[in-house]
Amino acid sequence: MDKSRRPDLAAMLFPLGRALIAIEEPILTTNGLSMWAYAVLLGLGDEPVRTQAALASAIGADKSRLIPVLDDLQDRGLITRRPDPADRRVRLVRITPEGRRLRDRTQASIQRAEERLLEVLSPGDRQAFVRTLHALHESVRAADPAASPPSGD
Amino acid sequence: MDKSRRPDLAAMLFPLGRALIAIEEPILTTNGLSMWAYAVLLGLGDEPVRTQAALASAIGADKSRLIPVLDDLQDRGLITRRPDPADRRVRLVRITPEGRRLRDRTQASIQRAEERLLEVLSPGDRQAFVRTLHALHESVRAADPAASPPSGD
DNA sequence: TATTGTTATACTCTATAACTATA
DNA sequence: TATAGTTATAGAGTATAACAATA
Repeated sequence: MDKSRRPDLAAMLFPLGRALIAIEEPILTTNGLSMWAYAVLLGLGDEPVRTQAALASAIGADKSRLIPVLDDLQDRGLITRRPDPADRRVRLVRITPEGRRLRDRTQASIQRAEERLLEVLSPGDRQAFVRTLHALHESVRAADPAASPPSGD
Repeated sequence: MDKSRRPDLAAMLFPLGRALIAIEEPILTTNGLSMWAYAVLLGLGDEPVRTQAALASAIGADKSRLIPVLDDLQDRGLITRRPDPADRRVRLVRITPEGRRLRDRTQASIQRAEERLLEVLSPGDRQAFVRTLHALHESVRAADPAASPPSGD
């Protein structure tokens, strides 16, 4: 710190990401969700429909990798997947009320854990950090052509 | 943002990490370094010696995965690896002047690229973000028993 | 016997490309 | 023919465990 050199951003971000995964994985397991399944439920938001390819790129996944995840979520009644009457090649994916409940319950649990990780920061620093991280995230997403559409959120 | 729900920390961190990798990978390639090779050069710091196992855990890698990386760096004269006279099971790994030059040159290039990513932030926000990220990184590292020793830095 | 470094192996994750069904 | 979804396959990355040298 006293040297003119600061650690690389990535050198700080990645250990933090690893720590987050370590904290969140047991919570996901408890709720019967894989990381990608959780990402799908988050990615569906409350919007009624979507195509699988758009959903995949929105959460940074390959469309082929999503198939077994969607199969499982559908089997468990957490999402529905029906052909679009207008274009039967397309599947309309939507989250069910039960899926929404599980997602929200899981997210609440995860965010509580995340807050504990942030507890070392002052309330002001914590708020500023989350706000800035959000701004950076938006900026990065806007720069990525393959990212989710800039609709809601 | 207007809803009471904020995005998960991880949901913001990971796309940011992906963007960082996308930015930094071409720079590393230009300098003839893999991500792990770069991590090794950073992990060696300027301290004269270290054991491979400690080096591995310090950068969050498995010791077995480091072997080919060290072999290559050694072949290229960027590090030296000699048996410790005091305990010949141990290899003393140290960065060479040439390795230090390459590392510093690469890091300068990477940090310039990182700064461009941070340019969407005000100078104050940028500084606060880096400072807070550093604090979180230290906190996480202190909590991880397998992490690097709390010696310097 | 315990430990460091090394090698070999198996496993997971991810991306690519062929296949089907609709248009 | 082109596109959405699906399936199958190959590749990279990672972790585990066996091995050799030294203590």
